[in-house]
Amino acid sequence: MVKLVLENFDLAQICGSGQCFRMKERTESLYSVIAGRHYLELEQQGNECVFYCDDAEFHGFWKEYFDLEGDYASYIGKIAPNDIYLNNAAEFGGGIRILRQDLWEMIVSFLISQQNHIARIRRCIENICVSYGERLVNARGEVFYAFPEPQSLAGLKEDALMECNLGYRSKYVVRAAKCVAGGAFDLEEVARMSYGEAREKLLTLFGVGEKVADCICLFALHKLEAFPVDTHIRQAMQIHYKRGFPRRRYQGIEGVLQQYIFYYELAGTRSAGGRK
DNA sequence: TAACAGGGACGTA
DNA sequence: TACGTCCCTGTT
Repeated sequence: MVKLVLENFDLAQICGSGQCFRMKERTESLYSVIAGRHYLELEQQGNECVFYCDDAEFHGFWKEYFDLEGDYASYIGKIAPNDIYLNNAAEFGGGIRILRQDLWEMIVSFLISQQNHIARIRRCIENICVSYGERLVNARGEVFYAFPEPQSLAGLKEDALMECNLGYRSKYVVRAAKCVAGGAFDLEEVARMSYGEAREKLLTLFGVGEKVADCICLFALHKLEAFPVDTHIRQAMQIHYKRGFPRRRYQGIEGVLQQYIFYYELAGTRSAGGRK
């Protein structure tokens, strides 16, 4: 195991921020994540975090996955002191990290996310993993499933994923799988692109609109300048930034701030008693 | 029981 | 730019 003191790192916030659909809360402080062929359990103890894996796997995979080299204190430090709302949001969700997740997995996950809520997105993804993902075993001998490869979904009929409860999104996912498996959409090429180029390319996929493209850019390609606008963010913008969100001021880190706002709107307003 | 909305996008006008 | 439609499910 690897035990570290980490500032601006909070598993509950990362899990609750809704960017990773395969991270689960096991108990109060214990979480599990599946990424690629990796399975990890980790535990938060105050500002210490325990990663239950060996040193090699931590340095070879999880350290980057959780963006532990990112300087989130400096992002927060850029917030205008007189912007009370944004400071509150960053105070509330300052332990969020923008994870570096798999591109294909994010494409599918956010195709599924449209007109959908988080609990059901999780179930849909679990369903397709169990049905079409590789069956693997963790260190304790427990079975888990990897995210399905594009090739595993490309051969399906367009409505095949209705059985996994994807609804009308089934055809989006199967068509995207065909594009990737057939070479028309080159994941590695997109991974090397700038934000603008990658966004443009993602929009060519059937079922990917601007919001979904931005989510993929942010959570898979780590384009921190991506600023996904969904109904929650739009609402927050109308209330707190009537003259527009100062994107120029925050050029290059808009996505981090978006996550603070999103999490604050989703989880913070309730525990704060509706105070914003 | 029925109606509705929930982290949208597409096709048509 | 605007609006109906797509499918499922938890909530009211």
